[in-house]
Amino acid sequence: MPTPPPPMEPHDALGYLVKHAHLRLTALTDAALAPLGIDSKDFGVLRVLVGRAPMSQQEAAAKLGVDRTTMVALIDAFEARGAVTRRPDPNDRRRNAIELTERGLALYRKADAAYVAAEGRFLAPLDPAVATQLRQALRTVLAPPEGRDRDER
Amino acid sequence: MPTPPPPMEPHDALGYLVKHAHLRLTALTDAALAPLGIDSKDFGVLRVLVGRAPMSQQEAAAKLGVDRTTMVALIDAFEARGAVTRRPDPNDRRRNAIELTERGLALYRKADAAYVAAEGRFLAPLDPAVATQLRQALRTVLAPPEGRDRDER
DNA sequence: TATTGTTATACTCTATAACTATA
DNA sequence: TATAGTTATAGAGTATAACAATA
Repeated sequence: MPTPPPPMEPHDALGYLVKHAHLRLTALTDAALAPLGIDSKDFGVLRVLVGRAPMSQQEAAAKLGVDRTTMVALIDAFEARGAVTRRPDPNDRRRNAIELTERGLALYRKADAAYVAAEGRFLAPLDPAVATQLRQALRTVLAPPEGRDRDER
Repeated sequence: MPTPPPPMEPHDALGYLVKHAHLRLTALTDAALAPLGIDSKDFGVLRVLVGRAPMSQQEAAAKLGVDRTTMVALIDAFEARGAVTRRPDPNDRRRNAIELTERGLALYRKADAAYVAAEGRFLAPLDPAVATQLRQALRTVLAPPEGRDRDER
């Protein structure tokens, strides 16, 4: 007669831990960014654009891992508030060259401060060294397998 | 004149790391469980029920962090394949007492093996000690704040 | 009056398909 | 013929609202 398995706490599953870490962190950063009129997804867009030469919407979408059709509305919102400019790329007029404005850069700076503070609250229960290890472990797990091409998906 | 910020890799953001860790892990575990006819969300249900006394759908839903209306379809599927029984709780006939069958337990055992193997592939790039630290760090971050009630949300 | 399970509905998010303009 | 951006549509997933049975 096989021994019945002991009760498994759902919280033991790595999937549960990672999922709820994501939910918690998103809730924290969304709340921190809300006063600026953006959420954590929008912040990702700013992050991709800041300090870089103008790029096409599709390039930005690839860096974010979203579809190009999803990118349209994201840029729409930033363009409407004067944080991003869209203009046809002179070298290939099918493309939009999107670029952060001064206003967009100022928004990024405020957003970054709010985002970093929210990250800090999320990581507060951990020793700083452990927090660093956590970040590094996630980077390692997500890094492209060694010995193969580094192509983006 | 303020120094322009350097380009930020989106991959530096903790939110990016956690989100994509979740996506990667879910893809791995879903693929590993697919031959059994379940996905990682279904596996969570099995995990909650295994080795425990019969509980109401609402209790199970609370443990999983999903709505009670979402629970209905999850249990429907398991009941249809004879993995879970639903019967009115004699003490409170508003409730369904849901319980794993022998068949459900056998399914859980196979699913657990597949799930653990998928977790292992996810964590493969890490030293075993680092993998343990990662799990522990996530537990710590998600643990209820000390000195307060441990109520579920 | 409140609670459990259920159903129907709505909402969010994102991708797919189709169109346009360029190449 | 292929590609970038756009729009409309559809799908997955999950929550909210309303209802029946029970407490």
